[in-house]
Amino acid sequence: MVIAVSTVIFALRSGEAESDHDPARPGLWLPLVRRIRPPFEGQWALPGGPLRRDEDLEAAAARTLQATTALEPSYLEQLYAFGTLDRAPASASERVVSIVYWALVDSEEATRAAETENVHWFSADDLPDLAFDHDVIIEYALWRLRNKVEYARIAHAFLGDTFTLAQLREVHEAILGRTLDPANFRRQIEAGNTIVPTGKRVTGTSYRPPKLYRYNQAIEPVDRGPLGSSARRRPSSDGAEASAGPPDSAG
Amino acid sequence: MVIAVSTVIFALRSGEAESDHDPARPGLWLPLVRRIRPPFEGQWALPGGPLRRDEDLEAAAARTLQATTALEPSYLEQLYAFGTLDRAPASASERVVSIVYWALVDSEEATRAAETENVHWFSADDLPDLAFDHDVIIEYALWRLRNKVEYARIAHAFLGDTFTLAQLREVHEAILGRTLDPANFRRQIEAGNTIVPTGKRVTGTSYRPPKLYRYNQAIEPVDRGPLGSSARRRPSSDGAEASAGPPDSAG
DNA sequence: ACAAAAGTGTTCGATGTACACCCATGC
DNA sequence: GCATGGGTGTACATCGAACACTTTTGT
Repeated sequence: MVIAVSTVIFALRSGEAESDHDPARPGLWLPLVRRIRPPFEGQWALPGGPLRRDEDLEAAAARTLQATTALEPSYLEQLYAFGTLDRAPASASERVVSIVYWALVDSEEATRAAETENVHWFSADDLPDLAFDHDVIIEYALWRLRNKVEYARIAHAFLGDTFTLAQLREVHEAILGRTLDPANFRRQIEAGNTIVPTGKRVTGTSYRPPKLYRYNQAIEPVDRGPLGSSARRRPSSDGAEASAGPPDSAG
Repeated sequence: MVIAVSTVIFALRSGEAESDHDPARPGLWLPLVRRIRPPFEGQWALPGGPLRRDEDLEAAAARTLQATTALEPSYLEQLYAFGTLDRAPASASERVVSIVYWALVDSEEATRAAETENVHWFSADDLPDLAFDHDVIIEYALWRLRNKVEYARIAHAFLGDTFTLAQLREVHEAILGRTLDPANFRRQIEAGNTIVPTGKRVTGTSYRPPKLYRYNQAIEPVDRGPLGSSARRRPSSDGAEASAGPPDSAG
């Protein structure tokens, strides 16, 4: 019996017209690796690998992310543990239990993400055939992401240090797949004091220059569930299963 | 490296005055087992055990539940996978990754739950010292339960086939730890058509007899995330007895 | 008739949504 | 000035909390 750790990695990419609509609007992309051995040889799959004996689960997820994208995740959370008996074809020599994480990577840096023969980025709207049930896993990760963006402060994980409200709104729109009212979005964000204005503005626009904001680090960066690190927060509402890494215990 | 599966089992118990307030109000209780070997020998811990080679994760959780309470869970969902290196004392011979489930058992039947020298039920408000970080795990499970009862139809997992609105409200109150307005609760429940009136009423009351309701099986039993839906649904009793687990896949 | 809980109606504030409108800048 | 997106104001529907009130039974 083997424990593997895989990660669904999301980044936001603009342009790259390929999807159905408005090519200017950014969308969700994720890197997949080509399997180089059976089962499912040649098919695309989530990056991952066996858990090392001296390695935390989360560290293993970060390692696979590093190995494929060469980037640091700005957000990392456990998704689910998959362990039914039928996950691999009968030909498989040993049973595998996969603990899957999902991660967000910074949009700016994602542009220099590694892309090789066996590592390729795909639009979340246009995925190839995947090995195992990885399509289901990605579907689940997408659901979790969309759910969580509505109540947790994770959208900024796609952006740099400073950003305009329009950029933040674009992130939300890309994740949710629909447009949002700029006026109402502004008020909702301002209502929580999750962001704080830097004094600066964008320059070089052909219109009124927008203010630049920064995330308010004083506030808990994101609701990762009651166990997130040592301090526990009272979450407003958890859309579903949630939380990142609670400490641990054996049993 | 070993994979273990543990389960946080919740039941609702009335009376048993022991807590702080109103002894008539039911509260959350859960069974713990006494460890009979190091580490933490003699301390209370979550029921669980090693995952068998030919056993699904969910089946393993159900098995531990069966072993301790001798009851079938009316709800079973994966909670989290715990796997940090420091979960067991250094003395431990091997590293353990625990995949923890949480379950709800029917309140009526829970009264005949097994209680032995090494299996004891505790009030969730009054837990003993626990082995490992099981206190944190239980805290997390409680948080998840309280969170989920507000948007998913899980409360009925504590009740029998038919029930009054007052009973359903009591379940919610016990989980949330506060009283709810009967009038508003009625409307909220009736708004979703999650329950359907049986023609019957309770008899033998000394006041106006309340209607008996039954859960509407036609509706998705519970929000288990996007994967619960796509996959199979248990045709059994009222449908709430499944788990949250997405099917699975390897990698 | 009375007590007790079932069940109904109404008001109020918070929140989300739609949309009209003004503001500031580059051209 | 004009176009464009930044930013503000406002009206309306929805939803949950609070609470007064009526109904129905057993005793």
